[in-house]
Amino acid sequence: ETRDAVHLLAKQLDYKPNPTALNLRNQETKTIGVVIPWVDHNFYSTVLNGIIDEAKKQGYMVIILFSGDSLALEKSQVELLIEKRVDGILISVANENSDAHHLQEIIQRKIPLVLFDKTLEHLDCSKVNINDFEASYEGVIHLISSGCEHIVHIRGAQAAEAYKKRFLGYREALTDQGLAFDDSQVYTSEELSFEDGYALAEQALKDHPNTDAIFAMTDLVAMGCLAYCNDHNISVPDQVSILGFSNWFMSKHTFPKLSTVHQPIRELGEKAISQLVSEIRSRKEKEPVKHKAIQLPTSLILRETTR
Amino acid sequence: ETRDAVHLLAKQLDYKPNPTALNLRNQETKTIGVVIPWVDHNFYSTVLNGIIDEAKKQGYMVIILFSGDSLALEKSQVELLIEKRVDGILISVANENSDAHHLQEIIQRKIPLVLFDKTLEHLDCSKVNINDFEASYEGVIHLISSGCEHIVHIRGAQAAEAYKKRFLGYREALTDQGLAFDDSQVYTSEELSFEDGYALAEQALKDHPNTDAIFAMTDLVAMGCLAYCNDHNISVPDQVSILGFSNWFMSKHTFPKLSTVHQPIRELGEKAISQLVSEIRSRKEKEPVKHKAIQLPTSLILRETTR
DNA sequence: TTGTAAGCGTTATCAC
DNA sequence: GTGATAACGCTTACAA
Repeated sequence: ETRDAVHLLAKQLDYKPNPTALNLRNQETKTIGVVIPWVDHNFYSTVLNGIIDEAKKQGYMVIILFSGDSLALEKSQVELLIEKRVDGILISVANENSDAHHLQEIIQRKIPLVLFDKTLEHLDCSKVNINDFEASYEGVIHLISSGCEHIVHIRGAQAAEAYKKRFLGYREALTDQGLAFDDSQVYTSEELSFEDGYALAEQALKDHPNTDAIFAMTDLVAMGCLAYCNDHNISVPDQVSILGFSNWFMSKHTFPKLSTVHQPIRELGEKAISQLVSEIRSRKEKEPVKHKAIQLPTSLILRETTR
Repeated sequence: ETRDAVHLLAKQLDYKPNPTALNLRNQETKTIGVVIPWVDHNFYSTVLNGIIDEAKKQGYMVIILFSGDSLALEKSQVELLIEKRVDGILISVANENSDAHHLQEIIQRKIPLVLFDKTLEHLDCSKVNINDFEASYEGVIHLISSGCEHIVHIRGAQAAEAYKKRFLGYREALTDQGLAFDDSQVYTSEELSFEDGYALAEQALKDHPNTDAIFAMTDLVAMGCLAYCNDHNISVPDQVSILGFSNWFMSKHTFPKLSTVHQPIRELGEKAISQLVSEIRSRKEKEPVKHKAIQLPTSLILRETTR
């Protein structure tokens, strides 16, 4: 009875509880820590969109930190997040990532952890990504079925599992279709930049003049390849097909328009957050947390750089 | 003496103070709220880079929220930030912004507020941006001095002050150089997209066949214009010069390479944060806070789309 | 120099 | 159904 009176007055005074006090009381921060390699990179800023919106919807705010694809920085960022007592952590691991001590520590401290995009297979936590192997496999199968026989692959950093799986998909597609796999047809771009694509296309076409397709690990790299071909009167896709990866919004504006493997980027971020939040809730309720490995579907987008 | 013993033990046990308790005690959150229109937009993700890094350096974390360039959403995001008791707020105002009640409320509550990039002139708070008028003026002066006489301007949303000033710079450059200003040579792109650039270039070139230059309010729009010219065998820059704005990293990879007005984007974010943090500190020390209007220098980058 | 207690804003708990 | 109290983890002011 007095309660109602109080509630009424609270509303009249536009009372808003102090979240800091609440957090202290509830032993939580309502905060999720996110570590990504970069943000000024269309893939990650799109993912961020999904992350922030979904987190807001679930009542969490997000601290974003960058690893710059460096293991050392990733570690120190994780330290910081632990110190900040975030309720959960979301990471797209740095390319350099090899030892996972800092991630093991998160798990040991029972802080919910979800890996997304670039994950680590052996780690005991939830993962949200695409089926890198299959996405790559399908792309290469299309290249082969359209008549390409000498397919160069420009892969990303050696240490990253995702790029390795995409490479494996490429290799298996080749051998499955009875084409010889040749190690020298595989090039590595650490930066995944336009410049890398341009330079590597030049290199590849010199090393293997009979190249009739390039499968690049990023649309930006593919655009570099395309620019090289355009600059040197190499007809795309007649002489050389080019297939990108990720479906960046600019790829539909290239000349010719870039074919690519579409990833549901925003959804990747959303799913990662919702899985993480559900684990945070389970942990709070002392229910058992069940880790999931979620793989989102990809699709092949055939535009004008493939036959 | 015992103090030292305690400190030692603290280090041994790797003691980390609980930030939530600290915040409650100190009546602060060590958190800065940031509202930007979008993030999956190279300009803002680059700015974000500066914001996050600088905030981290200053010991603050950042909550990022999006307005989607909508006034209503911006308001609700500001509400949320106030409710969260952030220590300060950083905003690049939505294009739609006209009434500033929600911003006035921030000021009334004595929450430090800094506007950056897209600011509101009459508002009593610090601002960090570029000199939109001059940046634009200089660009157009160059166009004219290189021989252009019929310069089309593709501007951004009407309601945004920054775009208005750039338009004013364009107009003044024209009249200062004795060229007639013609309202019908000014087109508006709400989206500032590639598609808008393409369509508006087509429109402008049909409306004014003697057009010899296009000054577009974004590199992306300029790239749309360029694509239209390339598709229709309009030689750039011989027939039509194209000048962009912001110096997006892709603009050096177009064919021909895009000339543009460079903005120090990352620095914009850094300066905005450091100004905000200094105001937060002043306020905490009960010193008078002095608002600053900081304008970062721009520069003209002449590549291949201008003569 | 050292120790103690109050208070930051909540809520859950336990008497009444 | 109501009201007082303790506790979350920390800092600081004041007393010993």
